[in-house]
Amino acid sequence: MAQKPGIPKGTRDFSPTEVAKRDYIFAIIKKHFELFGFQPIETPSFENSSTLLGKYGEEGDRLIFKILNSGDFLAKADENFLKDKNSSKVTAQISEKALRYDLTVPFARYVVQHQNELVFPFKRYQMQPVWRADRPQKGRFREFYQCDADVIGSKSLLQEVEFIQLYDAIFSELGVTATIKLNNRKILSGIAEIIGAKDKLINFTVALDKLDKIGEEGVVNEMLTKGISQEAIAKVKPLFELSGTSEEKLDTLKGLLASSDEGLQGVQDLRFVIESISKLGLDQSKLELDVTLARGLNYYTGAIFEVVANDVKLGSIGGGGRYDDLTGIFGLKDMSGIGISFGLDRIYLVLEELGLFKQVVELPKPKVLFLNFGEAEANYCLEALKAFRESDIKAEIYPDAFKIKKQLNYANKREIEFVVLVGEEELQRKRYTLKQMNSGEQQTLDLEELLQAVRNS
RNA sequence: GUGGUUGUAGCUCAGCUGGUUAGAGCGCUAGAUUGUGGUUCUAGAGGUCGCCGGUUCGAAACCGGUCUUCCACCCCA
Repeated sequence: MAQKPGIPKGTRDFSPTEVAKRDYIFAIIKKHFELFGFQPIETPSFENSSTLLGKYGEEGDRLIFKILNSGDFLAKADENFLKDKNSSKVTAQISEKALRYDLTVPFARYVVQHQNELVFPFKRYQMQPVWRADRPQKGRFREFYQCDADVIGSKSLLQEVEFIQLYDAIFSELGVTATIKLNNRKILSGIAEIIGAKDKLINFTVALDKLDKIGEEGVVNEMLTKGISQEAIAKVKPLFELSGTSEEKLDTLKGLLASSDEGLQGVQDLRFVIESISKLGLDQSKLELDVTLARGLNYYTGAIFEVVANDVKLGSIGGGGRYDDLTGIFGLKDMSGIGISFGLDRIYLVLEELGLFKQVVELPKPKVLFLNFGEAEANYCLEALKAFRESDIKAEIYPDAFKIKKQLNYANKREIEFVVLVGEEELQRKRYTLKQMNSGEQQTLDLEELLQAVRNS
């Protein structure tokens, strides 16, 4: 008995229809990336572990797929680590490579390595799979595609504005109404400064984020249990009442963060971006200032983005932000970068759920099928087959001389519009019988007429 | 990482409180119909009931473990 095959947890196969739908999304994203001046690069699926580790926070490191060294890797491992079952130390010794976790860190590595060839500011896009050893669930896979656009080598806030427009352009063309959430790490640092606890910042934002779920009292309780002091909470109380337009929120924040230079800088940055966007206007998307937006990735220093689809309950379908010193880790200073990412697989789920694929995606399929009546007849068809292809008409011949019923069935299932029948009689008269599958009409023609008939249909 | 859920034919799923030989629809193959399809009718092939162990006279069903599916939390795209 043959063993049952399977694929690893969190991975998927894609059928022809699914590939066509994915290609449709890729094409739109790519088009807009290029309209905004980005150029494509690709990087390897796996990197040296040292490039990846430590860039995504503790949680991120845990989710990186490690690749075992080749050869007799255990021979080189330290016996004491093995004896103690010290996984992290042993892992470092037996694994020197890892699958990429996102496209931003490999991009930073790329920039540093190729700095002499690049023209700055460098604008690149990249659409490749990434891998995370996460537990799969709805919209979460272990292998999925990210489509990233980044600019490196400019601190200008114009980039923030442009990326919001880029988000809007792509989601609007896809037909998805999206909310682009915006925040700034400087605001978060300012808040941390005010509450006097930089290490409590994550707890703080997580608690604050639950405001509309558990109410003010619930949030305060959670903060207290996480060790944030009563006085600190009192100081940032205005955050609980943060509402109204973005301008009003910014004014509240400005008052709140008056004693933090960094916080005020964040307010000023946000104000520029928000005012620019409101002057320009957005197509289908909505821009929303969200001070609870934190994002786990360690390397962000300025603006942070997250995009959610308004009509589908799913995690974020895009994210990004500014990172002032990502290349610094690899030895290239003063290279501020900013970028955004599109989660292809989640966007796919959104389009599917909203029924936005139907009219749009067409599967590549042949227009003409030559039936196979036997060796001589099939050989005779090859000339016509070639002629069709040379006229850019998709055509194929049934490979085996099976029953006509079976061959016609095949044509039906593949929804092929025309079949060509060449039997003994056509062969002798040098003719082709063309049959229109929907109507059942057929006519016997010579090669020129045959091409003409299909071309004109 | 925590909690739950799922697994029976190629596919979608039935299968009662444990009881003879495990079912249906779709698909597949063949025939009705030897050069004309989609419909219909008839027949046929196809299953170590995810895997390992346990309870029992007897397990697809109950118990334990394990893998897998999907979901929530955490985190994220």
